[in-house]
Amino acid sequence: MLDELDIQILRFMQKDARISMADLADKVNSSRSVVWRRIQRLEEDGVIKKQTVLIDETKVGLDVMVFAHVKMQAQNRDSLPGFITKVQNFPEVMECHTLMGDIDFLLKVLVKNVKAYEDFFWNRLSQIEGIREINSSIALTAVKSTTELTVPSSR
Amino acid sequence: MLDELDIQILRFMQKDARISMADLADKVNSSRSVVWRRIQRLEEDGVIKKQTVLIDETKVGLDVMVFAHVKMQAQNRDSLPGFITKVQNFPEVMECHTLMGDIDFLLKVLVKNVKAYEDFFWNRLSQIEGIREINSSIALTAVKSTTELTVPSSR
DNA sequence: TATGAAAAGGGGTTGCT
DNA sequence: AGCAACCCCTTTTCATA
Repeated sequence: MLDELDIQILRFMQKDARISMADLADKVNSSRSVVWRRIQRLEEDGVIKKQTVLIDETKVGLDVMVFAHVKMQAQNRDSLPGFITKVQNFPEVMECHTLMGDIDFLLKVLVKNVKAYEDFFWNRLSQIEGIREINSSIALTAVKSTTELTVPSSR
Repeated sequence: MLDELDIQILRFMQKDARISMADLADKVNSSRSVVWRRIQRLEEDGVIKKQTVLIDETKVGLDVMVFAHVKMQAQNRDSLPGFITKVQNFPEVMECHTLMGDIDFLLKVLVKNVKAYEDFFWNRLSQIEGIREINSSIALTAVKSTTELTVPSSR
């Protein structure tokens, strides 16, 4: 489905989405139109989900990142949809992953300060039905933090 | 430092970085030149870190996401820099966060399949010096997964 | 100093070979 | 797939308040 040219294009666009068609065509040894049509197809097929800007969180006042490990009560699986919809609507929640094994979730939460997290934790998160246990840990330095996934060469 | 106009611009650019100056100016009730200069400043100041494309991982063959919680041996803090540099060079590692409290790390790892994770785990990750314990859990569905942080209005 | 208008230039887009 | 022309939009400049 994806050939080596597609993958090269994806790699360069991840580094800088504003690269011009001419430059990109040069880098991948192809022509403007070919590259342009490839990108169109990658977008149509949903390989490229969207084009966005990455914002420095601390520069917009979001200084504290917390990972919250939420364990649900195993008995009532009915509460899971409720948890999910509520969590989706919390702007503080950046990511919410379902983990295998027990019924639990890993949340990446981004807030202004520790006080804001306390508020989020007690007045919003822990109010949701069906939670058994929450373990929070503040993330200090992000050694590596990227949306730039390394696209594998062979499929 | 950032006013309401900056924040509006950031919100629209997160949704679609390719929005034209004209459209963006309309949406935020301003003019092309003002919006253009604001974006320049946001980039100079590092508020906008970069412009990139988000790729659907499964469409490039990366189907398995694993969170690995790595606990280090408390005694020798000397091994931390080694861990960090090694981890940074693993393409499988998408994110590596230092967690507060104990000396430990949370890794978000993206691989082709479970076999690839096993290989990564045994032949690369667990080979690093100074590790006490690793807890891995496969992430199933991502309920929410976004780089679109919700920019807070007031500062 | 900040804004708007308008020129200039570059690059996305399309049709044709 | 590649070339070239077109046209739109970004970027710069300049005049104005």
